[in-house]
Amino acid sequence: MYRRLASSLLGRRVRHPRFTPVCLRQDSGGCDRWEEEKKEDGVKWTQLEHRGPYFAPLYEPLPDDVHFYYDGKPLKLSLATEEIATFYAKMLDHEYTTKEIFQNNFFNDWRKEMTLMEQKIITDLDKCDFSEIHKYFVDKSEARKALSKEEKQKLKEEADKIQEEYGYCILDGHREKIGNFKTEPPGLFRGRGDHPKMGMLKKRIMPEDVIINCSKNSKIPKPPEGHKWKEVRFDNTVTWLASWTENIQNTLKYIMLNPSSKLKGEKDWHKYEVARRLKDVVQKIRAQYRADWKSKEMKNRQRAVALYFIDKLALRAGNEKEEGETADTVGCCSLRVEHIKLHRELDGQEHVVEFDFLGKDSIRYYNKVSVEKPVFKNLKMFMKNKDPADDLFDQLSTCILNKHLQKLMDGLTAKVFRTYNASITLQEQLKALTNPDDNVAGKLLSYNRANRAVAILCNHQRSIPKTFEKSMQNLQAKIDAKKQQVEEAKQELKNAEDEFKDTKDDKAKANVEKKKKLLKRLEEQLAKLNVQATDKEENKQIALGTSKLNYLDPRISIAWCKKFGVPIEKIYNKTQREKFAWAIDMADEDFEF
DNA sequence: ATGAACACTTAGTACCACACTT
DNA sequence: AAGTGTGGTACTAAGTGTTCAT
Repeated sequence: MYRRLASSLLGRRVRHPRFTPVCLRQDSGGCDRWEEEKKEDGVKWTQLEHRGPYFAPLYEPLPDDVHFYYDGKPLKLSLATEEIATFYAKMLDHEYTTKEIFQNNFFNDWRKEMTLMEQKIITDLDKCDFSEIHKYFVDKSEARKALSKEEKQKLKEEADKIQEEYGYCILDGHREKIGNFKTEPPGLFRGRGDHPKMGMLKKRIMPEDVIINCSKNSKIPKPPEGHKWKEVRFDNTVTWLASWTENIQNTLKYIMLNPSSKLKGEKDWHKYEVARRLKDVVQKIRAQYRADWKSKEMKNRQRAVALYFIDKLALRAGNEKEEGETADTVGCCSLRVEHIKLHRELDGQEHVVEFDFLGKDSIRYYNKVSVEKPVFKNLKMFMKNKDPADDLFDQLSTCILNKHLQKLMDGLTAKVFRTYNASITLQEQLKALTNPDDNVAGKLLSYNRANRAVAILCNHQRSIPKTFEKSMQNLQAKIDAKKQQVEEAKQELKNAEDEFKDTKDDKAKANVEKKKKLLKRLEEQLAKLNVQATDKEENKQIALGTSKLNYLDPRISIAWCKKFGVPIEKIYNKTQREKFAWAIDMADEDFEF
């Protein structure tokens, strides 16, 4: 019943594309963008119906023959204590369980959940032996891997059923996929980088913690048997379906729609339209911040230098963070004196600023940049009489900066520069790198290089894959083998040509053609492998996905595909095509960012 | 004016299914 | 049939920026 309703909605949608390629520019006004009537300001939907979150499975106690040992002796733990012990036991071969902060945080939180008796006994983590529990879970995961095809199929069907039931909602008559419909299971918190809270206990989310958001007249989701929701509200000015407060940072978590949804798609489109508007005023803004480098007001100078960094280097804004609550990371406005070094001259360049700091996710930003002289002089001044740990821009905050930007352009904030510079860089690089005569593989290499230029600009890194060295060697071996084949084919061709010279007969001529074809094919294969190797090497430490998904206006890529006859599937996989459905619908080959 | 709360986007990693070898 | 490499995805942390409360 539910299914039939849903599929009929889907069917209808196919005949009425959700994203109509009209009226991208504000000045073309007056047309209806979407099928639905326009909503009041701030209203996100008129109908929202869903099943509520899918809760993490309850804890299953360990079998009786799996023991926890304290001080060498087996100790039967209470259910709650045992559950938390399993969280730690599962992580045993991770490096972070060796860190003191992790251990202390874990042990503290663990003890809080123990019975009085357990608290009395278990006083020293070093005396805890989780190895049997650890082994139990290793074996269990092995066993799951070893399951037969049929058994795996059955598990998958069960997962699909859950997805089908809980993974979708109805929003304004459309069945939309939900992004994260499951509550996060309990476990030990893992922050990124040097996180002061690593190892703390992340508690189980109960229905009593969850706020449901839906429309009044919809079927209100039922909490699990014997439970109640914390609250049911009907707030159509927000897009989330459910929320709860997590206990580590005391912040809210939300259940929201999948990026393929219309709601998210429109928002994404809007984001790129704002960035495109920046294109029209960016020269003016640049002229202005250059002028402000000489402002009488220190505040303005700091603002202007910071903005220069954000624009030129695509730095993040850098909000203030509560000290001691998170890893020590910074962005532009929160840079400290210790994060930059000034070199009047370095490697033949003048006025070089050497950046070295940890940014979002504790990813290191290291860069040596030659800056314009007034910037250099200003920086010197900002650093004067300060300790290394002092703020570089002590008179500036993201709030001040964004207020200033808002005056320069409606909707302009610091992050728009990142979007703008990423997208414009892709467009320029594609223009510069694409050779229309290349085959598809060659064009894709160009695309990847353009994408890579953006990823480098935005400092999107990844750890070098564990298998990198090995797979590179394998690829090299393939290349060598292919080279060998090419040489052989060359020789064979030469032989065939010699024979033809001698005999001049048709059979020999046909043989020459055959050998030529073979050689050509082999050479193409070799070229392809070489391209692969280059791409792989250049890419080993760079993550392309983040910029592709969040910073590059998809219409640039789609236009490029159309212009150069590259199938869109080569650039975007299925999920990405769903996310960028709006762009695929509207962009033609003439699209300019 | 300020800071906390809130809502939303952006981010890297672990893992797994699957294709491809061996 | 097992090993292996890889793309895709799930997961959830960590940012940004606005709004709310005082």
